Amino acid sequence: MLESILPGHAHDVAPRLLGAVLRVRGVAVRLTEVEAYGGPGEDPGSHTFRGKGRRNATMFGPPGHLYVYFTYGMHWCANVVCSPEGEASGVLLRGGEIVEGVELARRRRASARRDAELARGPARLTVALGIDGADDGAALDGAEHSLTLLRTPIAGYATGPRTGVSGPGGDATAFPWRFWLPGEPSVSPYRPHVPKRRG
DNA sequence: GAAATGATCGTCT
DNA sequence: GACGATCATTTCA
Repeated sequence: MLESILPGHAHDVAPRLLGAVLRVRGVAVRLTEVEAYGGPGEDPGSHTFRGKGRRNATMFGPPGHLYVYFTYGMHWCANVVCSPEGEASGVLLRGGEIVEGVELARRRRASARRDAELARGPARLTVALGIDGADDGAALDGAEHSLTLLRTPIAGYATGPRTGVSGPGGDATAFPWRFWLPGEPSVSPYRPHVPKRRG
């Protein structure tokens, strides 16, 4: 299943993940929004741009695994490692619709007003699914984690600049590697990158 | 609706 | 020591 699209460059794999279902310990999302991130020296917006480090080691491993990282001192975000071992490109899971385990997801995301907000945004998605640092490196064909592709690729999708990414000169448009399903309420709003000011 | 703001810490410089 | 692949809340229109 997964091996039909992996390994491959994140940029090619990303649109194939739209509509796919990620299931983690009883809660499942149908992905509606993803972003691709390139490898070392290729994509300044990618965690792997400056090579292998402690945090991004999973990205340099084999494809078909989860790369989970902690950011802003409080949020977890999840990626699917796409490229062959050593190339380190991946797809950030930014949003989706809960299609299984909605009750549990609602409990984890108590502040969500509508179900569409349960997994609208990368950090919200990990909370809804119960993903944290312990899931970093998990294979996506296991009992606790699985990724099921559509039989046929999605008919149409949209592309655009990545959210919250600053390239050289703050240019998020250099790599328009954000992919989403138009009209889906679980797609997160676009937010340009804003440098944090000191206090 | 849109915009501003504080929270909070691991990682890299 | 600075800052980030963010979110919830508050404030204003």
